[in-house]
Amino acid sequence: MDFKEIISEIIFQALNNTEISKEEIKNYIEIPKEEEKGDYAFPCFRLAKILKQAPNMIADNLKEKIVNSNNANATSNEINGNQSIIEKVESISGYLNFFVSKAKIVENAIDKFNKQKEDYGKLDLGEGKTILVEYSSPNIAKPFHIGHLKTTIIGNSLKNIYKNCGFKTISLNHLGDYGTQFAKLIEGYKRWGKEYDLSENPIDKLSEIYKRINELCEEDEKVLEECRETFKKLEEGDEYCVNLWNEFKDLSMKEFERIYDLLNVKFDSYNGESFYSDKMQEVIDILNKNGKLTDSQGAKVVDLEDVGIKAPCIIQKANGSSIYATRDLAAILYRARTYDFDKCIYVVGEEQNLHFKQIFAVAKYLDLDEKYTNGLIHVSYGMIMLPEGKMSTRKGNFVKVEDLLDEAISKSKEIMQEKNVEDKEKVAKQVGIGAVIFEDLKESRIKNQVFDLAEALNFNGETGPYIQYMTVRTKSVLEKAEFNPNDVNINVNILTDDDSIRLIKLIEKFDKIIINSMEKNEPSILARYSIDVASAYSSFYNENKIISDDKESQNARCYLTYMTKVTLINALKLLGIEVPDKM
RNA sequence: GCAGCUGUAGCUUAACUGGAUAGAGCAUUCGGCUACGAACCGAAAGGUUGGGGGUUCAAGUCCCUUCAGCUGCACCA
Repeated sequence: MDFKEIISEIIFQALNNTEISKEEIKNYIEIPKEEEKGDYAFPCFRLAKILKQAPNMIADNLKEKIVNSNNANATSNEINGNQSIIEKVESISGYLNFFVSKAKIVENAIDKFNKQKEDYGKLDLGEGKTILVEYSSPNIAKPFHIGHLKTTIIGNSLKNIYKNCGFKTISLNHLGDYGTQFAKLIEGYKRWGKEYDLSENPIDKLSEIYKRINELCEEDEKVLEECRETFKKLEEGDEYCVNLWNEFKDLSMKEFERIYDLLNVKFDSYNGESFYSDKMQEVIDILNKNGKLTDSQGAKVVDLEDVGIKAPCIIQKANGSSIYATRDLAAILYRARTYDFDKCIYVVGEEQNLHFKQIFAVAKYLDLDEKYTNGLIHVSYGMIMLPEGKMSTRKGNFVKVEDLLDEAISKSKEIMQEKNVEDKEKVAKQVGIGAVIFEDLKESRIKNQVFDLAEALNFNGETGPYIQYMTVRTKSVLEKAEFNPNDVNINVNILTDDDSIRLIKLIEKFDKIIINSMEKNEPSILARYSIDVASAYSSFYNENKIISDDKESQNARCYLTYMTKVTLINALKLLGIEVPDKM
């Protein structure tokens, strides 16, 4: 049942004006911020010009017409249509406010829920379409620090959301395993490799080497030039370089896998930059053929001034070696052919805005179908900084993700000591990691963030553990009540108090929230929604006795508890957060 | 210099295509565990939405301008 549809029909009939369509009316209908103002509101301001009347007059007139047409007793505010869905209409300062029967709201929400039950929130809008999500993409031989956390967590959640909406999703980890940065490491290892024992904490040692070689490069331009040459060698298949490259890559992957396991993040492909090393010539050929490549200071570039981008895109460096833009373009070609994607989403920081603008523009010159070039989306997010400033691997100031997760887990373990929980180890992990994940998802992507350990380890208020806690509570209530989800004989009138209605209305709009966060590629919308549901349940729980001798009321309230449980579990699943049985 | 993003309570932030009294959490103060879990609930206090113009019946939201912070602007990714 679509209340908005019903209301727009009522208004449309009462207006009886050909200039305004029913759809238009439906679009104008809002949900008032304050509950006392009703369930739906129609602002009459827009009609003022058409009807040449003051908004409050329009609202008054409409109200009269609506009440009259539905009730012989014109003085009453009540509307007694057959279905008695709309109980009351009010005209307040230019708004026409509608009050829907609470029992109908409850009934409607329960019907909607019952169609899906445990699958509540699953959608099929993406059927037959494929979405690629590129995220995480850490650099080999560099520490996985908290700067990589956002892309990993947001990307994972977006993948879950798209999958939930019926899309075929493929998650891509575009490993940073190539380029001059890598050659620098090889050069450093050549110089000082013997000083380090890579059998323990290899990444720490490699990043130490990386730091040293960078310092040397800054001092001595010649060393930097050597590194560029070394990269050229690597690209040409030099055995020594390739072997080292493989060794470093293996060491890194082991460390990354540990973190991905903890976060429960999985990838369908780890094809990193190096994977495209033999696929770049085609990009250059096509651009050449289309007359898009020009020489500039020895390098080959694509000029983008025509499309409003002042900086040209470098495709080939002066020494003939490749650059990341070329590899990204080769990846677009490859992905279009391999996956036939409808959308390809890049979850990468906002500092790369220009880069993606450039490669998306150049991609249009690759003779690809518009379906692909229009499906490229850069989902950017703000920077993470430390209180003392920007993080830098080169300078060695950063917080490792593993350390953060360890701290979160040990803190939740501490709290767990006082609780009667069976598998404390496992639950501590779920809660600690849930806290870290939620912390990264609850705010709009675009905001910069100063990393605050205390905030990341906070388990009270608007946090992951709070939502987990409420979900666990729904579980234990249902367990204690020996609830049977198949007993759907519910007296809806028991659930018409303010707290129940608030909760039910939230649960009812779960699908709209999912769609909204998908369309905006913004998991924070879903994260905040989860807080709202959890918090509404908490109020409901405190105000109502759920388990009682009155079986009818126990049934109804348990059913609402059950709906809450499923909604929360499914919402958290989309965010990538697990729910323990007890905590 | 040019371009982009951000600016809302002490701190972190929300606000559907512009809509009614700008909504939360943390911190602070107060109240609540012999009903189903207090990682909880309730209440108080806290705001010139960075400043100034403009458009509109209506601006945190749109336009202009200005200030502050961040980011990017050729061989790193």
